[in-house]
Amino acid sequence: MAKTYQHSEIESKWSRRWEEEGVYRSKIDWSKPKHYALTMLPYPSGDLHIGHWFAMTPSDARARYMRMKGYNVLFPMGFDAFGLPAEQAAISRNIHPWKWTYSNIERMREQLRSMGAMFDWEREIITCTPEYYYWTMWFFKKFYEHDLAYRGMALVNWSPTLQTVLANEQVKDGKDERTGQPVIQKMMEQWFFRITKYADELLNFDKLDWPEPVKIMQQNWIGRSEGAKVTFHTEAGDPFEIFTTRPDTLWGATFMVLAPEHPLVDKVTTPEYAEAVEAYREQTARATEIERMSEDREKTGVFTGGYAINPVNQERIPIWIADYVMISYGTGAIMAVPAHDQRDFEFARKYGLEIRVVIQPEGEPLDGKTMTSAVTGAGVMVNSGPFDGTVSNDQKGRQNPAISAVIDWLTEQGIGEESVNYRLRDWLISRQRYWGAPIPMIYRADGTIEPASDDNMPILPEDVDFLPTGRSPLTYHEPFLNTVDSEGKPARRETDTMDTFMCSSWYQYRYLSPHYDKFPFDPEEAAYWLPVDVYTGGAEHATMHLLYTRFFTKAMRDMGLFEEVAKIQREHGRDPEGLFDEPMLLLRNQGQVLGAERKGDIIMAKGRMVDGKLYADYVEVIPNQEDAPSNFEGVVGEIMDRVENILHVDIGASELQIVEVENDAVIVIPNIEGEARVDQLKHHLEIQRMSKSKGNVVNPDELVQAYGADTVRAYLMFAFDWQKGGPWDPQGIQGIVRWINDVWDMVTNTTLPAQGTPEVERDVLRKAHQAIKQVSDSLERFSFNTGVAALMSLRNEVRPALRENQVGEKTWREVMNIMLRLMAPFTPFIAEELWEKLGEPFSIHQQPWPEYNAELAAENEVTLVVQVNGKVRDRIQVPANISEEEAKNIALSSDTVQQFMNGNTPKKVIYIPHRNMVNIVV
RNA sequence: GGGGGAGUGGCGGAAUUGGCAGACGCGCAUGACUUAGGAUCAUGUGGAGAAAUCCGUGUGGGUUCGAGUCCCACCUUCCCCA
Repeated sequence: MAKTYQHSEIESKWSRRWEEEGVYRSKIDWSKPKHYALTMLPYPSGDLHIGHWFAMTPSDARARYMRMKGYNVLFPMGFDAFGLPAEQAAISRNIHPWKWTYSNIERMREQLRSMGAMFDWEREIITCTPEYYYWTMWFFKKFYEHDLAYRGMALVNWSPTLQTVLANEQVKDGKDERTGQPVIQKMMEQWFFRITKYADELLNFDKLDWPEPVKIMQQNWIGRSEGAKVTFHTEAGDPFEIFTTRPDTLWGATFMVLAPEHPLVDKVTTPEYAEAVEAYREQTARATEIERMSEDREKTGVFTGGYAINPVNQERIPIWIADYVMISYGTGAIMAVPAHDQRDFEFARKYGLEIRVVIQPEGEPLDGKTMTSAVTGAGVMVNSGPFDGTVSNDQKGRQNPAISAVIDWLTEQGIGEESVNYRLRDWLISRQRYWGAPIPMIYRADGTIEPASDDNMPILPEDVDFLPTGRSPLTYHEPFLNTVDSEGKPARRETDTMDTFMCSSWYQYRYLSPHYDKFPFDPEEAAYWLPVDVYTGGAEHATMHLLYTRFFTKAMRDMGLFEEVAKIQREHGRDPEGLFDEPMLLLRNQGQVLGAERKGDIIMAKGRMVDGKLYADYVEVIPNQEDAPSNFEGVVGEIMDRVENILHVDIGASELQIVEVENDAVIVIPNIEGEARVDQLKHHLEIQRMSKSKGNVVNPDELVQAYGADTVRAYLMFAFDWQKGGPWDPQGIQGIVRWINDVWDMVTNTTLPAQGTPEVERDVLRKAHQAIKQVSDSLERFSFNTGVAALMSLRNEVRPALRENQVGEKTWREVMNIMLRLMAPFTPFIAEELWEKLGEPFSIHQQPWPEYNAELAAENEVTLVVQVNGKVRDRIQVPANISEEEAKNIALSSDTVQQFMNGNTPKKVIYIPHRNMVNIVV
């Protein structure tokens, strides 16, 4: 009897062999087509999560498939290693970020290796190494040289007590999450990247095979709107610009609103209103931008005492300030047309400002005094001087004749012009942190700024003190702070570091040559591998990361960084035209694995009832609600929640029964040895994200130990729609265990007859070829679950045939050979082991993908489905090559069909050949 | 509030362009083997019905010879943005 399947033995054996023989090294080979498969790199948080397995192993399976299909595949892995958690560990646990990060990486690298993925570890990158972040800084300087990086003002979360800037995720309800100290919004000088310069190009997705929702999200994020810029003047004559998408409503502007931070506020505010304005500005500083933009928040504002002149009709209208106008959006000033804008309408109603109708819809005439909400639809312009009677449809921009006409007129009059505005703002990259790539800029004594020279690029100092002040240690590290400028004069370094999205914006290029020291990437490697063919990762990166990396690539292209690459490509006869417009051609998002649902314990509890609350002195866990004695006096039901010794029990009423378990109560839990405690009572767990606090985390290491990596991989690919994810079901893995054992059995434990049964052998071979097609299709389409299903189906056909001794050695060998190669992408270890047992040469992962033979896969008999009026009435076995005429005749002559036709003559007979179906219409 | 998904057996999920709904698996049921079964094997498994048959893809309408799939309205739910 052959040895049974021993996963741990096999997995360590082949991991070693693959490593030794360099099976997964990817080297340039211009004679082969290339395939660059990339999956998002993890943050080294310390432990590999089941979610990482879910994201990476299917991507690996597809990369392996492409390799067997004859592509030269690059599938690298690395770590996105800068970021806040490392710094927080440093402060709270006194571990240096380097140390914390590196020990996490070492641990995770081992866990990643256990996956059996075809990562080329010689190409590993770690973004927090100087070898990597030198180039991140280098990119910053390039951007600066090309005027894509600049210094500007931005609102930041400022903690007055700590004298430091906080990240958005550190602020909760306007307070510092950790200290509870108030946080205010403050304008500060920060570094920006000019991503808005590329706004229009980023809206073009022509070259991209990306999920539609991602493209839509990016579109909304960029938020292009067409309209006009119009110059207003204050009464005193100071000009200020506003942007509007509705210039056709200019005559309906009854007041102006400035952002509280607008520079003109001080000038227009009259002494009488100065105090109120100042108070309001202080109040605004306490609200975050997200709160301010919330639409269901009540609009507030104050009058400045100042007036503006409407350039279209010379009307004098009041200037207000309100926090719903953002200084960073548009020009920080708006004209308010309450009749035709909902936010302005609410504001006007609240403060008793005039509402004037200038677009009159058909039907009911509007009256500003009685309207209950703004009217934004189509209508005819009224009260609009020369434009009265012009039709405004509900189109945007130039599509709308009224808007178009007004824009032309504004241009003529010299008071405005056509303009496009974006919701997208420039990318703020400054972070007041230690654990990031330093911004390589130097502040000179004369007040000017210059980039650090290549040999003076800052390296993060290690000998820093992490004080719980919240300030970056760089700000008080003298040796880092003090440097010299290009003329050798004393100067000061920038102490801010870069947003970690910087690191991940170009990592796909560093994988090409992680140790190359003349350029961010080796042009020879880039010429062959670029661009990324397939990118997989979480949908949560739809906007930020994916927009930034697209911007980066376009900027790199325009800065000429791919010129050398293009030259090499031409030498190899590859046309570089358009190859560097986008970083990743095809994108697919995986879903999320959620925690399993768990039923709470059913309990019966008794004690004394006080004010509807039960103080229990006895609690017993019972298998079912019905198992409680019918005369039981107390509470019976499922525990839905438990906080300390308070239970929330579902007793079938509309509200949950509160049960407080007394300290000395008797607790009976069957299955638990010794004395039971209240915290051993299990409460109901809903399907939700895994988290340590909920106790529903699935640990991949334990699963691998119990079942083997192959089984875990296959189960993750089988049990979910990969692009959707879903709740983890601990029971379902049995199906994979059985399948793998059966496969093992089919290869190793078979005594074969001298002669097989020809028909059965034909069937088995047919099934194998059908599987080739199904598995190939499923991998092409990222539909991994159907691929595994096809392999199981093959097992279902082959295994009984083998057990009944109906398959001879030749066919057995042929079918096993196909089956193992089809399994190789999904379960690389066992496929390799059994491949060896079949006596085939190392390695299965370097074998060609099995070739599909349509003739062998074809059935000779098929089921003809006969419908009458669209309902299935009969199924008839017919030869597969039946003609349309024959099929129709057979269908019409069926007794059952005749019965349902009720003696009527058919009106129409429809034949669908590829579905083997006839529909008779009577 | 805006945008985007998703609703299919007890459960996870299948179903090219509209063409046999429920592949594959879990679970469950019955039986076999067995000292035992959380192993294995066999059979069954959407609902109702003895059966013929009827009903079934969130709800209501529509288009079509034919709708899980397309169109309209609605409900529920998840995600993103605000």
